[in-house]
Amino acid sequence: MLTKAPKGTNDILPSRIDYWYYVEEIIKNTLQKFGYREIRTPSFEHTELFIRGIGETTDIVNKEMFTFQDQKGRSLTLRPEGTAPVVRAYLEHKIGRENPVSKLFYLGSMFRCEKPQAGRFRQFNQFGLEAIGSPFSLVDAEIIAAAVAIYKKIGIKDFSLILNSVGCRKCRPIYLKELKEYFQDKKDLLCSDCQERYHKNPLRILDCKKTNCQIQIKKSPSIYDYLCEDCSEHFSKLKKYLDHLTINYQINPLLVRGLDYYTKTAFEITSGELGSQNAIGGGGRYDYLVEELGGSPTPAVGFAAGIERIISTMEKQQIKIPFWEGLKVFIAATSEKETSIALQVALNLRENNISTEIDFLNKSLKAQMRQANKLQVSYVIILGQDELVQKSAILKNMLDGQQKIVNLDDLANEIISWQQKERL
RNA sequence: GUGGGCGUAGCUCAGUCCGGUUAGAGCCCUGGAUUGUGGCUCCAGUGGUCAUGGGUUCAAAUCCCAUCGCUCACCCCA
Repeated sequence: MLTKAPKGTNDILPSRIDYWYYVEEIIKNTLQKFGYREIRTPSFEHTELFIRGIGETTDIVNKEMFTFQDQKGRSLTLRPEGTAPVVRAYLEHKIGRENPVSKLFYLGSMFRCEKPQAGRFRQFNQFGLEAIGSPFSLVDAEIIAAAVAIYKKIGIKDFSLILNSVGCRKCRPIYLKELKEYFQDKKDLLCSDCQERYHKNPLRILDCKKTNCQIQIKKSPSIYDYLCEDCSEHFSKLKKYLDHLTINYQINPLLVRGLDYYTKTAFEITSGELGSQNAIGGGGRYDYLVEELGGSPTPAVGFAAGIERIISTMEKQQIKIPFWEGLKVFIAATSEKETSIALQVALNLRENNISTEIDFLNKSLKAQMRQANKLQVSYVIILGQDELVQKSAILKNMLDGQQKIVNLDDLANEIISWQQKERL
């Protein structure tokens, strides 16, 4: 128990941390070029925020939240997603007053109490972006373009964009009514989950993968026949923008996302490498969320992606990344007497931007050399009594085995000049 | 919440079906092969409550039951 992390959590070990540095760096650089500024919100919020924001009927709110009480009995919840907290901060700090369109991005851990499996964890990391303030599909297009730019920059090869429009306040109720009417006499043919969805959230029936349900879904009315003029125009403009940007997409009228706040645009980005949990990102427009959380009516659109799934895709596609180059110098002491000098020399080299390691276990010179070799350092400094009388030490090049005696004060300069020679 | 697979050394695994010496291998780790010098090689060594608890048996890593853990899939999502 003491030596085991909780279910669904992961330690990111040093051997894999370079993937994280690489991905996080690209996300930050790319999004800043798109004009997004990072926002960091707390890891937990008032529970009510998520219930109101994500929707009471969603799985996330119903069964997947880590909820707890503080000492005064207030209900708090570890954030299961990033959009509601960002909108909350947007309203709390009146960020909208600074600029008519606020472009924000975040990067951090999310928490959902689900049963873990491949690509699904209880604590996982997401980055996301939110553009709050514009109703026009130009923003939707830019957000999708930003997501695509990040995946491309990372080097992910095959991913697909699936696009849909789920309507708005005006047209969705009409469609839902039609949908309910259509399924009315077919309820008994649907699975038990879908029978429940019929009452709570009929749109979600469309997302069911069970074959019996699929048969009924195939003949169901299409949302595209019911979109109002505004939604319809918004959708066709978005498609035009994407065509213009030569961003490929597949239209799928059955794409329904599990968060209630989406309106008009809904989209998902999937990677074929991942098997069952194949979404590496998803998002859409949420024109009523700001209002729902107590702000004035403000249209918005956003996107979020899972970093674990991105890294998993990278590994499957064997994408090359810059790994830590390792240490440059190892300082070996011939006896315990020289160890304080070793530390002193090491500090001096590090000040000169030369990464350096020393021995901490009083090992034999042979063992220290072995360790130096294992660390794959380029140079070893051997502190021997004979040389120290002259305030010098042996500097050895581990690649060709050559070595020479160098004054202690000149070690840094000597190493730098050796390195420069080797680059030529 | 439902279903499948799996738990033997730090890692990858053999041994389990058909119970029988002291539970093995490779990698890793530690030390040695004459003076104060790495890699290659050779030699030696450390490391295991065989997931846990119970049962059957003269005898259990091996058979039976339970529990826990991991993992994959459904659901949903990143």
